Amino acid sequence: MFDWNLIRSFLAILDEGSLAAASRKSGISQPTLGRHVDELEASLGVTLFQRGRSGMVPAPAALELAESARKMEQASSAISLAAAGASQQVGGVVRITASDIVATYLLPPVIAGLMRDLPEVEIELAPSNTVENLLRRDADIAIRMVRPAQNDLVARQINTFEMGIYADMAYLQRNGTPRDFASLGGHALIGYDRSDLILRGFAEQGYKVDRSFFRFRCDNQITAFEVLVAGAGIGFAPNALARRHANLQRILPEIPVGGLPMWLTSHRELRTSRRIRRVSDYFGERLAALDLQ
Amino acid sequence: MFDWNLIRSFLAILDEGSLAAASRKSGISQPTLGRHVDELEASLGVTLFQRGRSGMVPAPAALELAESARKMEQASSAISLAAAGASQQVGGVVRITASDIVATYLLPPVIAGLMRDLPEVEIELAPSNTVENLLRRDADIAIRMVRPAQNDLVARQINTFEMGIYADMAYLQRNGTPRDFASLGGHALIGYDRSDLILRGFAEQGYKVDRSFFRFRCDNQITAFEVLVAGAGIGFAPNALARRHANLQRILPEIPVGGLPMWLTSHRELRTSRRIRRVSDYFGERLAALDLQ
DNA sequence: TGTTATATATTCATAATTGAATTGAAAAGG
DNA sequence: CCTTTTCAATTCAATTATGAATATATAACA
Repeated sequence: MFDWNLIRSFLAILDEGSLAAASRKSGISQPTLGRHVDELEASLGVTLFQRGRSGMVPAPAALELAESARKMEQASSAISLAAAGASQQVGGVVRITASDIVATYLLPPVIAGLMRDLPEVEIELAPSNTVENLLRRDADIAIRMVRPAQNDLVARQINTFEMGIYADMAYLQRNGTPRDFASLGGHALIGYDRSDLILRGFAEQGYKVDRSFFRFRCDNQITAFEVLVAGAGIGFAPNALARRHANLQRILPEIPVGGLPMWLTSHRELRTSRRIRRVSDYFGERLAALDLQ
Repeated sequence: MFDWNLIRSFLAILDEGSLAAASRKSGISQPTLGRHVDELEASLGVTLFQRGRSGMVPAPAALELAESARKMEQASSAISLAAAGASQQVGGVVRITASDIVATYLLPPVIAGLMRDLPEVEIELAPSNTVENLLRRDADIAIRMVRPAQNDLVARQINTFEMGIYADMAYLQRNGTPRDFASLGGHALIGYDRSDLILRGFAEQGYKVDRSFFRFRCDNQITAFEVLVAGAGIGFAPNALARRHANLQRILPEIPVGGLPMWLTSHRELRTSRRIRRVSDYFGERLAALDLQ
């Protein structure tokens, strides 16, 4: 019988393609990962990887084993989830993920209140625009702009971000204020690169535009917002945020940009955990009370 | 994330009901198993067992986790199987299980030949009358008297044990030789205790008898046979075995005791393994050639 | 009410595992 | 063609996990 932990290393290497990359991701050192593969190969009597100049190339046997290995990983996640659900301790860690905009501009006061009101819990906040996998327990609670499609997740919409089109006043004085949608074309438009958050909003309102609509594109939404604040051009921002900056002026308020829903999501199993329930309820309450018009 | 190996200890303790019993079965020491439970409980934030005066009583949470834990174990077995099947090495271990009668009286010369003809392989022989689980890879090859019912197993009947009724000559001189089935009643009959191997044979031939039919019952079939050889009474034995003892005399040859099929079984996945294939073929060939009439 | 057997917990010396630092080797970039 | 980067492999000191032996507690039984 082989050491079950070796399977985790095996999967990390398989997914990342090299010991070095797997090491960075898994937190296990590269020499150890290398030894793990050696040991697993010896235990199973099979060659798993071809050690190449550019990483670890999976051998056929590795691909055959991968399926069962992933089943092991899934079962392990299920254990984690069930255990977390069964735990009635109030003290402990709760891991939250949220888009970086929400995490940076909206959550801090909520977290400050939570640190005061629930002194037993520890909070891990993972600002991230890639949707973390709640099924794999990458996080306990997610605050997202999209309704989660996965099964076994419970989600409720707690608020709606109303968005608007904004620009720095000085920019508008220099370049003029657009009067309609068509006249936006000649302006320095600020948007996201890979995220289709804004594009989707437009599409819902009947305006067909693509990525190249924006002259400045950035995947970090915080940076994009700060670029807008700095007066680089015309951009899209939640009204609640834009309101905080006196130099930002709303333009074309008659063009509906669409609101973004705010979903509070967690795994069904975790609803039985007192700790996670408390934190989840706290966030739900405080975020619902925010004025995001 | 918790240490996956702890799950194996958890399952062993859950199945055995105590650290001591789990230690005996798993080969991990009792202190280590105790520490494993402590560590798993700490990692998961859940109480798994109530440490009692009479063993480890599973807490509710333990039963909730058990299901996923078993899925992990199954996936681990699947990895083992797939790896063994993918291995093309001829050298290595092959684990064989057989009923103790077969293991003791029939296999030794076959194994002697195999040790000579395939010097690269190591053999583990597990004489056992409980059917080992080939799906869990408790053994690679099984030689059994019953056709395996489980799916994913490949089996072929390689021979048939013809059975007869025997007694020591001196016993027959003292007590007389039975002339028909009915007159067996007054004799010291030797049979098995929990195994219904003989009873089933009788039932197939239309004779309805139960356990109490035998005055001496023993679960070790080798011991039972040696008791028969020692002249304790009348018993049932494979002809091929009885023939070796000059003092044993066959009686009532007209009563059909029925033959026992001999099945050579292995997991489907393992048929792609060169090593196991070779050993399996070797056994098949040599055992089929035996005269068991 | 001792005695025995069978549990889990503790102690401590030993064995196994780990990662920081380093080496070596090959590909990518200028 | 040289430099830089990016791999995997190796070395070694420090940590961590392990089991033999032992202690401790409790149920079963005479």
